[in-house]
Amino acid sequence: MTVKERRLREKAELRQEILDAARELFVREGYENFSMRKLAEKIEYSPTTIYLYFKDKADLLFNLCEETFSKLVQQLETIASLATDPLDGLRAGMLAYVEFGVKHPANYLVTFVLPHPIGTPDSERYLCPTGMGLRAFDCLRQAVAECVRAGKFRSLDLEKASQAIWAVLHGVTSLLVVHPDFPWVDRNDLVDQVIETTIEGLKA
Amino acid sequence: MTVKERRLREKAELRQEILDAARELFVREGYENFSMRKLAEKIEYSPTTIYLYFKDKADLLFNLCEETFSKLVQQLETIASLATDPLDGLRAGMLAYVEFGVKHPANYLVTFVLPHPIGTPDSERYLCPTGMGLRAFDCLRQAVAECVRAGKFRSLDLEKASQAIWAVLHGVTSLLVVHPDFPWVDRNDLVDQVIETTIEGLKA
DNA sequence: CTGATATACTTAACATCGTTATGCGAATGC
DNA sequence: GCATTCGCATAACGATGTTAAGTATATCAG
Repeated sequence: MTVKERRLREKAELRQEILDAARELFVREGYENFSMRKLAEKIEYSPTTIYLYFKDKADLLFNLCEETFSKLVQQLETIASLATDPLDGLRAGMLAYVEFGVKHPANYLVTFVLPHPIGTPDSERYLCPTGMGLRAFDCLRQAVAECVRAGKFRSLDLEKASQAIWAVLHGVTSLLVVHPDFPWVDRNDLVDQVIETTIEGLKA
Repeated sequence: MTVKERRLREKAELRQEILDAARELFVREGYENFSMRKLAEKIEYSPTTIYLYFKDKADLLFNLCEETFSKLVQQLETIASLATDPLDGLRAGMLAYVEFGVKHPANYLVTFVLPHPIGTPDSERYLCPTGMGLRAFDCLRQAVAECVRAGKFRSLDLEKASQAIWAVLHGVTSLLVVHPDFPWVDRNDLVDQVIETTIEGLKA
């Protein structure tokens, strides 16, 4: 059976090669200049070959983002584990989220900003069920819970508060990513203002 | 000169007809299924005719959104004029913004969510210089200023606080619009949580 | 070793998109 | 009445995502 294993391994290798090339192209050319055909040219295969490894463009990008966001989750989870004060932990996590989005704009765009064609089975796949997005959100929920338990926050509907915080973070992040030319005040100041205002608004 | 006037009027009429048809198609089919060719078919003209009235697709959509957002500005300005308590005025304005976005998802998408091709002269045209977006933002800034002046809010960097509030509002709105299938808590509760948290966080 | 089958990939094509160059007929101005 | 301008259309270009059909090559059974 060693032959079958080799085949599988080779298939997995090409798949990863495609993903790597896609990421390269994607962050370099930006979202709107990414195309399956350019990707095919880059890896020196026919465009149709990609479809032997990914269902379609959306599937490819989805897998790409899962990879990227696993890094975010990793960051968030280490932050959570290292935090002594629950409030500081939450704050650090919030900051990490925004900075991650600003640092990987193209990736942030696909997973959170761009409207995925609705009505298709795809809409389910994003954000919701399994995946890194869920784990990231769990980090947030847990951080909020600890703030409540420590008496730093008033008694809150955990889910509601967590979603609200996420919304707030997504607001700054997406605006900065999508409209970088808007006459923003200093970026760090703005992010800080948003985070501190939100935290202040949730305190006991 | 009455003949020239008629020509001009006819030209303006067709232009408006195009805009109306575009809006219809746009909100019915959604953003991603809107195309110049479908629009052309709908108005029963050749696709190229549209380009005699609008520079390109982005220009068309921009004008569409200006129309739509003038309604938002109108709402915001009446709210501002009617408000007795500055805090209530701000609150009402914030709520109106979110509800407007949720009610006109397609329009909200083009103006605020979708990344406009950067590097082009277009990027300047959006949000920034003239236009309804600016007027809407002025409403916000003024409302914040009044809250500060009335002593409801602590002393704030007006611009920074206003941008933060906008970011927060955009966060909820865009998430609700882009990811309607996410297992949100009750929509009104979420919006309320975001708004109240933010207001609370800015108080004196 | 030979013939059948499955595998990996390509070529060609379809439908659609935004946009431009060219052309044509009719209304306008002199 | 003639030249011109104006409004619009036809045709085309280049690009997109995606599918159908085909072609080698590698694997496997006898």
